[in-house]
Amino acid sequence: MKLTELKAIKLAELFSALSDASRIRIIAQLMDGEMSVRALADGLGMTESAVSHQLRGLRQMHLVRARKSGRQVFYTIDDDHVSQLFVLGLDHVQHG
Amino acid sequence: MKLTELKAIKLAELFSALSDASRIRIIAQLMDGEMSVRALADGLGMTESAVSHQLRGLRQMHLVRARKSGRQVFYTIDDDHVSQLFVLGLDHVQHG
DNA sequence: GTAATATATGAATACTTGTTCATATATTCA
DNA sequence: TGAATATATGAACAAGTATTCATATATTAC
Repeated sequence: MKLTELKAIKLAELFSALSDASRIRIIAQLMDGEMSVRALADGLGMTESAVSHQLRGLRQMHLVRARKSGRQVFYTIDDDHVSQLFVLGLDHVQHG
Repeated sequence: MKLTELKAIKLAELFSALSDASRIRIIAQLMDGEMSVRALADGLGMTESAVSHQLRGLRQMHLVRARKSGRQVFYTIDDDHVSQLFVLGLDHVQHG
């Protein structure tokens, strides 16, 4: 399969965004619906700062989307591709 | 979604294996069928050593499989999950 | 306005990782 | 057996990254 270097890099960046256990756990939490940064941090036992840093990367790769409401920011999975990647990966880990 | 720490780590490791442009290009090449290490290296403009190192990681994550024939080793995509992950990711990068 | 809360961000540090170079193992051929 | 070829691997260095801490921005309540 032909793949330009640029697309290879983009694809690698996408998977990079999913290549950390903290980010995986953030996404796992978001599979159930939107959550605030604090709720995520509490649920994961991470500092808000660490979560916020990770969310930034996930946002930049369009894996999550932010919705601001008052002084809170609620995050959700950006689109269905992301859930599909997550589930497919989980499948590979569990049965593959 | 509940996810044990171990599974989060495993999942992150899986995506980590796909999180480098060189490895992505290796897999892209293998999408067309099996190839020797040298053929991969030539096709990608990488040294055999670098390719071999990367293949080792891909093997350990069960993303590729090795078949030895004489003094050559031919690699293929390990199973269908891998192609699916690849295509789904490419889809997200291109249209998403 | 000030205080308090929620999130974001920059810098620093510790950790991880990809490549190169040198060397080792395995296989074929003479 | 010895030479040549294909691949693998260990060590070392450079480049990238996740977290922490301190600080900044934004919003609400008073």
